[in-house]
Amino acid sequence: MTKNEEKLHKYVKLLADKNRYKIILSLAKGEECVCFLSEKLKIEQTLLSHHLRILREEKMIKVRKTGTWAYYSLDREKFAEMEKIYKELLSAKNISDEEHSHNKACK
Amino acid sequence: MTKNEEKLHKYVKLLADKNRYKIILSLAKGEECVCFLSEKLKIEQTLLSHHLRILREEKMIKVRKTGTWAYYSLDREKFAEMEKIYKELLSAKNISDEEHSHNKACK
DNA sequence: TTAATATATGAATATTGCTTCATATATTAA
DNA sequence: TTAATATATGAAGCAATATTCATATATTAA
Repeated sequence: MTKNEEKLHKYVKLLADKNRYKIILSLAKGEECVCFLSEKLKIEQTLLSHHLRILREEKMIKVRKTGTWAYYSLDREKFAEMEKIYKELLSAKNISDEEHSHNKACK
Repeated sequence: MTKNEEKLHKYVKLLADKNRYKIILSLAKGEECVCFLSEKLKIEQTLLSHHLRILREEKMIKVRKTGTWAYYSLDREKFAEMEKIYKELLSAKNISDEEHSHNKACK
């Protein structure tokens, strides 16, 4: 797989987990603090922190800390980058399926 | 989660598996038969068939059979639908993170 | 109608990675 | 400086799902 294919796949895998998906959907509406997210999404604090870390380490989200609170938000640039790669790799190509067909490799 | 959120999540989970991801990337370039895909992607026939079935049952791909051959291709309409839902749910919103912040629910 | 090729599928096993548990750290208030 | 609140993290257990194995079906050629 190419670099971009790997990048996009990493992004897809991050979204595949149900809890992380819900976190991302929620943050897409705006910044939120951990305890609020935990109550809203009904995810235990410890589990939530785990997933936030995973998303943070992959640069999908950003933290802003004030006192004991941690406010998380999407890293919009990262999302924009992923959307661009998605388009390059998976949007409808000009190659028609009919022209492309072949059966090389079949005995 | 809403209907659309569920739909998109199902799509994301399908793409999360490495083998299915490679299959989809490959079919994005055009229709291909199973034995060719198997050789190209280095995936055992039996395993490949399993994943093709999963993708087929979720309507991500279509089959065209001639003789003993099966030619698979992307279901472009399904992909277009998913891209539309993605945009609705995850593209940059007009809500700024700053305006949105709050700390309700924290003691 | 037998053999060969292409593909599909159910069940068992293996593996990935999510969740839980116990605990640590850091900030603020009393 | 002690207690309370918010968040983070390592390790172990566990569940979801991917892979393998054995086998079935369907088409074509001999």
